[in-house]
Amino acid sequence: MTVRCRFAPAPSGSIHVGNARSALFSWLFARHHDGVFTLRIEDTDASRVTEEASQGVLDDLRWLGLDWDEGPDVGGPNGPYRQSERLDTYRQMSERLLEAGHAYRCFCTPEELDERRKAALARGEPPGYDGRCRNLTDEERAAFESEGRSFAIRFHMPEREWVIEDLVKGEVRWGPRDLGDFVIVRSDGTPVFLLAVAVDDMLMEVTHVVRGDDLLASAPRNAAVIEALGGTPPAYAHLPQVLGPDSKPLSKRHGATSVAAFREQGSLPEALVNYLALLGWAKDDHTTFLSRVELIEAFDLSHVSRNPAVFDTQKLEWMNNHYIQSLDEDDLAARCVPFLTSEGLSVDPLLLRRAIPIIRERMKTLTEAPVLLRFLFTDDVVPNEKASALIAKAPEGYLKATADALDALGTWDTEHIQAVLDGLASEAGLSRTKGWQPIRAAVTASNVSPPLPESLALLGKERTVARLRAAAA
RNA sequence: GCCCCCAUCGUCUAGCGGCCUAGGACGCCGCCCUUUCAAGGCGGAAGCACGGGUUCGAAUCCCGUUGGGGGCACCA
Repeated sequence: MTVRCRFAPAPSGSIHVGNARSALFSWLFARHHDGVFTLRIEDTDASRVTEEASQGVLDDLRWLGLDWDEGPDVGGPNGPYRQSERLDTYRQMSERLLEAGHAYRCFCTPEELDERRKAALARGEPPGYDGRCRNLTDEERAAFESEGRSFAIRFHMPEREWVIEDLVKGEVRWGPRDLGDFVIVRSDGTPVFLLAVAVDDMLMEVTHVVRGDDLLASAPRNAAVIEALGGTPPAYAHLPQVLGPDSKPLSKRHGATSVAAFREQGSLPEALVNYLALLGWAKDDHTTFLSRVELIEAFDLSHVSRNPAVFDTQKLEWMNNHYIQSLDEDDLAARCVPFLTSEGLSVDPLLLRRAIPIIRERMKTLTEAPVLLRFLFTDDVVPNEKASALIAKAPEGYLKATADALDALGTWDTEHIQAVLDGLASEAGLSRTKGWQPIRAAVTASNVSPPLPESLALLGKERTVARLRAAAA
């Protein structure tokens, strides 16, 4: 049997990292089993759907490298893959359920429901639907209709025990009275998630649903609808939540948690994928770094953790630095370019390529490239506060002497520059640290920079000397 | 209120009855290296929520308590 998985996000712009992890695990499971991975957009809630929002989801997945075999853009045998384009199917299915007696028209108004819900709660009973319209007589139905009442369609949840053999949580059971009847078609005729998901998973022949455990309680409802429609429910795997630093479920409150935000902040997709894979899963007791291919090879739902995981930005950054260091140098240079240009720097590709070796182990994110290389790609360098202090503290004539000595240097390379710098420092009776800092400050406009002789070698004699003279003045 | 899920260092985790005086990683602390900042090397502190069982033996199995979280929508 071919494994078929899906990722079914609401089109809410860029997905957050918790959803991204669900997508990743679902994708890994499908790829591990040489299965099919489908992308489906759940946009039945028409109120906040925009084209950009669903485009954001696709962009995120592409950037992460999670490819899909069937989906809204690539099509496939079970399409369309946008729920908003499948309304006819849902209508047919709801009519089938109605005719077979698995669903019924419910004429209760929102006000009535609310009232009865509160009353039930006050009596210490479950607040779910009380079944009022389940067995209306033809007369009662006619009466409601002549009143001009609209109706929703409600699924009749069979009153029996429900058992889900969850691939992560194990066996989960619900009693006959734990799950009430739920609405599957709104009174305006639009389908609700609980119908659409069941219908789509069935029609798209999904075999394994991998999703967040906030949906655990909807698994028996999904299964019930599919069974009522004559289908076979998929297997379920419910992943524990991803939490913010305060141990609360990840939300907008936690600031930048979307995949787009991490991309903009200079994360590498390789690092984010590797980090996310380790959030709730481990290959063994020691493996930390896994490539996409190694993840596919090793991934296994039975090793997924059952407890929620706090998203640790520091560990992601550490891992990002690791991936930055292991990237091919041309590749890394190319990835730095947009971050450089967006800071208004005019990038010389050759110079950038040569600068990579001295900045790569200093970057936790790509956004640090412009910080480290600003001095190289603009001559608009105004020393910051600390740099100014270092320049001011330099011995009388020290910077000018350095400028003169470097200006006279025949061979402009790291080794010769370093020799000049050391000579001047010791003449002035300064340690290397003390002697080099004012030069660093004058040339890079900062108290922190990549290694100095290497930086000057890249900058070139003319620009270096000009900056030293400017600072000396 | 009812139902469900969860519980190993601060964080992510290994562990699936004896291999555990509980292993790894991030972070933290110290030392080394050093040209600032990093990176790197070495070392250290830090954990089985609690209480009962079961067993020759429990982090591992069972029950309870406590603490987190989710659900009970004409949201998804």
